[in-house]
Amino acid sequence: METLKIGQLAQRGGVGVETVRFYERRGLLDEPPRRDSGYRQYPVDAVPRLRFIRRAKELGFSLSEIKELLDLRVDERSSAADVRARAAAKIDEIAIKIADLQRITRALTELTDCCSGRGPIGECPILDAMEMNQEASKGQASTTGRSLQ
Amino acid sequence: METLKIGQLAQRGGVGVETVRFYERRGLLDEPPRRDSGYRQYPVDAVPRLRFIRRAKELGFSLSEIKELLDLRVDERSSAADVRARAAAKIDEIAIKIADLQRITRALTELTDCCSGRGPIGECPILDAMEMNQEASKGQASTTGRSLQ
DNA sequence: CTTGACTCCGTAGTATGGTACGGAGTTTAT
DNA sequence: ATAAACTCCGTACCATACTACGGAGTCAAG
Repeated sequence: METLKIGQLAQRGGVGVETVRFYERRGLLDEPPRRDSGYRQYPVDAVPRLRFIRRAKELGFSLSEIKELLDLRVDERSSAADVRARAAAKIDEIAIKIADLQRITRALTELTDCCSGRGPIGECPILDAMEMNQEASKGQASTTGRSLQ
Repeated sequence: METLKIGQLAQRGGVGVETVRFYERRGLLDEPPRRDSGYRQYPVDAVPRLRFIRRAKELGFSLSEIKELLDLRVDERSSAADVRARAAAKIDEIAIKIADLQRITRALTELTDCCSGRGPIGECPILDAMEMNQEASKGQASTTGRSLQ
């Protein structure tokens, strides 16, 4: 079997048929060739693309961010230098995500240690184990931007 | 200054005032004491809690997952063993997130290398650098669960 | 050659996570 | 003591990302 019908693609990608059509409308999946009947005929490498979309979503990327990731390629509209720069920016962003996830893991580990009898008894909340006290507030927080009393 | 008004909390937490009230309704922030006027009076440690919520969201956790993380504590409803088990489950889940983010980073790195002149010219898409070809489809993919032709 | 499962398309509805509005009352700087 | 800026609350609206529906056509197994 060389091509897939939409239901087969959806199943292999772990999403619903409607979701595949939705991703196509949003430009995340290319419009595939059609049979005479109008049925979509997907190449098998649509499967890893679909899986990538699903997983990236679970990792906190929006569909438009995922589209940016998938569109990272050299073509008439983007030079190699441009692609390198955009990829480097994504790499930095992901490094920060990983660091924060590791901080949460550390906090959870401290939490389990403290709840194992070692350490102080009582609340043991995850926030005590994390240091969320740095980071100046970025951007204007209030919706209107007025000053604060 | 010992307590914060809602606008001050919102600004330090990097969110809007309406968002703070929204998180309160959803149980992510405790209802604070009020002045006689009805104004909310937040303790300063509401700030790290709010920042944690914001960042966890950016890391792909839903508000209900974040609530679960924040609720990890020993009290009358959950034993230490229960908390340990739930924390361990979260740690595992996060480890997988980190691994997948690292795979994306590797793919992006390969992409930049390939676009730097070394490596083949042409498409260089991120998917070529990732191996999204494992992972059996989990759960029923089609919305109705019918079989596939 | 029927029949059940699949696909087509457009449109409408849902869940999540906010964001805005409006009219009233409060606070605080001047 | 006035006025700007804040806060109150309920309700309504918004964007994102699906998810469902319905009626018609297609496919493939028996």
